[in-house]
Formats: sequence, structure tokens, C-alpha cells
Amino acid sequence: MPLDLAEIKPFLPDFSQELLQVIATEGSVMDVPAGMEILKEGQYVRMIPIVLQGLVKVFTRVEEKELLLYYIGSTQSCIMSFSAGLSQSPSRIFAISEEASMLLLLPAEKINKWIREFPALNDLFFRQYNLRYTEMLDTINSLLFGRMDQRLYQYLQEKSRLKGEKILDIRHKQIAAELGTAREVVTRVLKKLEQEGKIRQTEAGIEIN
Amino acid sequence: MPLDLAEIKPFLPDFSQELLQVIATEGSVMDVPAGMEILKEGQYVRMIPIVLQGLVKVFTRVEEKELLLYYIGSTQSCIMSFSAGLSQSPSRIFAISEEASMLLLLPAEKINKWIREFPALNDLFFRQYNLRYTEMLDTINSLLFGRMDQRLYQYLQEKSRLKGEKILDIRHKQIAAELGTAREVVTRVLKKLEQEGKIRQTEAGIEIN
DNA sequence: ATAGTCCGGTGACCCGGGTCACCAACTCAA
DNA sequence: TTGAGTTGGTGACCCGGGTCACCGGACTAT
Repeated sequence: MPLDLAEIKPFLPDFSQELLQVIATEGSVMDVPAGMEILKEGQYVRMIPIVLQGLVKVFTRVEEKELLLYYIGSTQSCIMSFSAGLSQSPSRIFAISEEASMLLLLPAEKINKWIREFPALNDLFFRQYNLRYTEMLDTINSLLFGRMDQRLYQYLQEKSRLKGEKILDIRHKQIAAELGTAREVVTRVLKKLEQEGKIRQTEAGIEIN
Repeated sequence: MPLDLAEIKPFLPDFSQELLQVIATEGSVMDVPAGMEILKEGQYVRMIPIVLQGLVKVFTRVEEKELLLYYIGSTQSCIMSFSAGLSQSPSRIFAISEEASMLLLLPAEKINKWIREFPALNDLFFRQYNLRYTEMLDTINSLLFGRMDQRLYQYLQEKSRLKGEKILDIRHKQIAAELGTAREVVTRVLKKLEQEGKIRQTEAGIEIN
């Protein structure tokens, strides 16, 4: 698969010419539309994706109940696929593209060799582990303290920040799914947040203050 | 600080002679009694510990409420201290020795160089990140599903497994602290588990079936 | 013996949030 | 126009578990 080196270079400024060259010959680029399931639960991973452009969200599931763990933005990668790719164990999470995205796919069996040869790649995965570790710690803390109103408010702020939009057009049902709760609860809590002046609900969507 | 190479070698069979040599000259060994706070919340990390012998437990805290995240056993390390050491950011967790333990301390400012030079060390930290990632995912899932009885039962099983004892002599209060709940709740749920035949409570402690 | 402390046990109560049952408004296809 | 699906809004109810108050037994120090 001939991959245009110039296409990926702008997204990976830290990578050496040599590394980019290797990636160009052995990797591939995939464009995915919004809302596509990129990684399934229980799936074995043969290609490790790095998000070049767009936004991918990662979920865990436990008995019908789902929870958004974190987002993967540009030049970020999916730790679970890295981990699952290396140890040839199935994925415990699933990932969905939130926006149309461009993914760089690296063959899992090569990664082990590459991280030894290219410090930049090694660093990237260490940084990703780090980032996800702290994000999951945040998730645990917010679950531990409970408080649906706080969790929902933080969720909206994060979403607004990532999308760069002050007004979010999103269904209550989807919010509920991403927070692992019920739709009615979201409706109730949103009303409460509005009364507290933290948000405003219009026809256009939810505005975060 | 002169460190006996022969002392640490048996615990680190995967490390090359050269790596052990470097560790021996630049690292140090510390013996800690049970119940000692090894890493405090908010603390900056200058030495990255690797547990050679014993057992260390890692907690998060959010407003007076604590939760046991995972245990660090022999030849395992603390990801948070690694991460905090590298990025010179303060620790967000705290760690306490569950048993008397022997720790190998590596200077944080050298680690970055060492993981490049010694693949065995690089691997160790990758494996640790991996392990903690999946453990934290388990924690999130159990918090998400709620169910105190399940969480408590799994906690007892894990504890029993790690200590190699079928009967645990432990205070209800401590269980409550490690699960982030209240003592009364633990008492109640233990009774329920006993009625279900999953455990037995005697004067000697709690027996897991 | 007395008092203080730690531990476990229990009942009463409350609260957050999950569930259920509906309903109104809107959109879209037939 | 009609009917079906989607979305949001609401009230009623229940349940797990956190909180409070209190008690009795074991142990210890004085």
C-alpha cells in the first residue's frame, strides 16, 4: 500500500524522516465517517491506530451500561489497542468516531520493533499511557464522589472545549449513554443546572456558561 | 551510596548485568515497615520505587473519601511516581505499605536516559502501565455497576489471593476505607454475604469460600 | 472497680438516582 | 391526513447505600 509521506508528515512533526519513511511503507491511512465503530469489544487488534485528524471516543461497557472513558484527539493514540496489539489479548473497550476522522494504521506486529528503534514513537505511547491514566483517575474520582450534576456539567464543558462550540446540539439520550445513566436523569439534572444558571437550553442546543 | 549488586539481582532476573551495575551505583534500597506512607498526595517525586519484596497499596482520595486502586507486588512499580517523576508534576495518589517491604529507589532524573538505553527497563514500565490500565478499568466497571456486595466480595478474594491466606484478620473500618464506603455498610454487606454462604466470619477473621 | 477506647451490630431515616408509565410536541413517510 | 418514531418533560415509586444514634462486649491503663 503506497502511502503518501507528505500526507502524514504535517501531523507528526516529532517523527524523524526515517520513522516517517518506515510508516509510509508499512502503515496505511484510513478515513472514517462520524459515528463509526472503529474498535469493538472483544476484538483482537492487528492495526494500531493513531488519530491524525478528527475525534474518537472510547467507551467501556458492563452489562448493558456504557461509560465514556475519554476522547482521542489528533496525534493521539489508543492505549487499549496498543496494549491489546502487543499482548495479543482482546480489547476490553470499544471506540467510535465522534467526527469524521483520519486514522493512521500501524501494524501491531511491527510496533514492538519500532518502539525500540524510534524514541519518538516510544515517547508517544508513554505519553498516551500517562494521559489516559490521569483521565481514568479523574473518571474514578467522579464516579466515587457520585454527584450526577457535577459529572454532567464537567462532561458538557469537556465536550464544548473539544468541539470548540459554546452551544452543543446533542440528544439527552446520547448524554445518558455516555455518562452511563438514564435519559430521564439527564433531563432532570439539566433542568437543575439551568435553574442554577450554569447552562441554558435553547432550540439550538445546550449553552454552557 | 554503595549498594550490593547481589542483593537486588535475584529480584530482577530480566535485567542485564550492565543495567544492574548502573542501578547499583545510582540507586538505593530502602526497607519500610508495614503501614508506612511511601508516597503522599501532592508530593513531587524524586525517586521512583520498584517493589522488590512485600506489598504496597495505592489509593486515590476525593474529599475525605478514599479508594484502593491497586496493589504493587514484587518486581512491580508505581506508574504514578514514574509519570510524576518524568513530568515533574505532583502525585495525585498516595501509597501505603501493606506489609513490611523492600524498595529499590531509582533517581527520577536518570530514568529518562535509562529507559532509552535498557529495553528491559522500558518494557517493565510499559507492562506496568498496561497492568494498571486494566486494573483501573476493572475499578471503573465495578464502580459503574455499583453493587457493594460484589465489590466487597471481589476485594476479599483479591486480598486473600495476594496474602496467600484463606482467613483474613482485618477490621471492618479498614475495609470501608479501602472501598470508599462506611463501616456500617461493610458490616451489613458482610452479614449478607455470610447468609449467602460466600464467606464465614469467625473470631479469627473472615474466611472466603 | 472504673473509665476510656476500639470494635462490631442494629434500627431509623434520608437522599440520589434508576425505573416505570405516560404524555405532548415535532418530524417524516406513506 | 394519519400513523409511527423520536425527543423531551414529569410524576410516582423503589432501592441501595450513606448517615446518625446508640448499644454491648472486649481490652487496657490507672
